[in-house]
Amino acid sequence: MTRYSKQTRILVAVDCIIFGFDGHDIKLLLVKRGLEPESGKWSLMGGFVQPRENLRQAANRILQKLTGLQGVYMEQLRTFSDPDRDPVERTISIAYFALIDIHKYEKQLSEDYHAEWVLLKDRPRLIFDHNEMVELAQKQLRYKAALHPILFELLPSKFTIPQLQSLYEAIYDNTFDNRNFSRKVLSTGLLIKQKEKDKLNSKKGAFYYRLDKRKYKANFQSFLNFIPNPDKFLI
Amino acid sequence: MTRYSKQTRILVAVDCIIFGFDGHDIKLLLVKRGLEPESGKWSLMGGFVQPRENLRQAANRILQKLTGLQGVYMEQLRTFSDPDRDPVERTISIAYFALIDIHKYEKQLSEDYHAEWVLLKDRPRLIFDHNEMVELAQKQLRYKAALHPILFELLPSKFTIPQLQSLYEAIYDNTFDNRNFSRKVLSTGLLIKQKEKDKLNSKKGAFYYRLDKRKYKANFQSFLNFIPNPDKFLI
DNA sequence: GCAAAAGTGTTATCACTACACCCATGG
DNA sequence: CCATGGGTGTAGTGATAACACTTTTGC
Repeated sequence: MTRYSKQTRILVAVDCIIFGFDGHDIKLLLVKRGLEPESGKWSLMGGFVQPRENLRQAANRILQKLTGLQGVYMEQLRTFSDPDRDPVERTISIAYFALIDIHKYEKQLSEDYHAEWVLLKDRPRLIFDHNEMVELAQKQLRYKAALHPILFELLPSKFTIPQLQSLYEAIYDNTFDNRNFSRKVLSTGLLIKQKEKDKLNSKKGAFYYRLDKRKYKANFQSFLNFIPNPDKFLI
Repeated sequence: MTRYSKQTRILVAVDCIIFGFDGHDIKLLLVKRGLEPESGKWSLMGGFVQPRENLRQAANRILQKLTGLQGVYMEQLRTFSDPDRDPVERTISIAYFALIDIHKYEKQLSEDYHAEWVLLKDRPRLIFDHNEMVELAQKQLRYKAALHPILFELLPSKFTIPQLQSLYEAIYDNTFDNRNFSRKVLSTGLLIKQKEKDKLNSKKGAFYYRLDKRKYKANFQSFLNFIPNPDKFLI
């Protein structure tokens, strides 16, 4: 029984802005588009929403198809709807942004999609309005990371404080005072010190930490103020 | 030339969560649904996206149809996509929330839609997933208002500090210390004191203020921290 | 023994909170 | 003259920011 019969139905897609961190730089996972138009150009990984799935399911399906990963941090960003955004046919697209530990599958990058990690800073031009999507996602990431402990999603389960700081510095394209940074981070009580050290990045070695998952979930909504003068970075 | 031909097209709607403030309480503008199913039940104002309009245009069109107002503060909230959210036919809906000065059109409420302002606190049960939309909008409003000077959108162009405080108290269902509140608000430099007083709410009268529009726009993205202990309110 | 990164402490400043009284006016 | 809401000031506390030196160890 189909009512609403006078209305126009529209194609609905999901596009994923996938961020990773390699220890120095923020990266973006892109694919080479396999269908016309714009075949061969760089694009976000995306796909059409299927009849019986909701958007989160669609986004997870797309991410898994590309990376093989499940349980990835993902949030809905915004819906893009310019009638001409896709020249073939009107398509609205819901952008999701995802944070993944780049090491979890650096190797298993699906050949099928010609996927590649590129530096966020000097990424190539993308098709359609995907550039705008990436810019918005970056803004949102900075915004959210200033207030919530979201960036742990980009690190492996064991990480050092200097690594964490590098990540924040990459996100905000800035340097922070290491004494203040580690004091602030440790004062949240979210981190559990391990006995081993990471000796790859220095001779002295830096202690590993792990997230206290319980506290992480409990405090996720709290305002934590990880970075000094957040105003400066969120314009 | 239509490619993508194998894909399913889906109905796309916009629903507006419209907030107002009457001096004491936060209100929500609802309509009585005029079509089956659920005809006669309370609902958010919404409508289908038309072929040549984007979502913002659709939301503005819907809001204007209902209230006659243009240039209203509005932001995209989230897209709701459960395949069964509308029992008639699959429809995804993009929720927008809007803030309006309730006095601007209290009277011109369109009879056509049986629109009514209801208290947000004891609103009736709404159709479909509109209850969820309202809850998310309220959360988002609290979140955003804790950091950004967004609530001025709910007030007339001239307002008093006690009025502003009542608004914040209504939003957070709490009371705040009036000395700290006015100091904090005035310290932003966003308000321009007027010479007249509002004598309706007290014998002494309270000075009117206006927003400094220039600074308002410039500072909109700043973290202003209008309320004490924001953590408390945002869980 | 030296280069390179890790780790740690103190002080000054600022922002926030809690708190109580006087003011102006209409009735 | 009194009841009502408007308006203001201070002191204590806690958070933040600025700043430099010592430690460890691989080479």
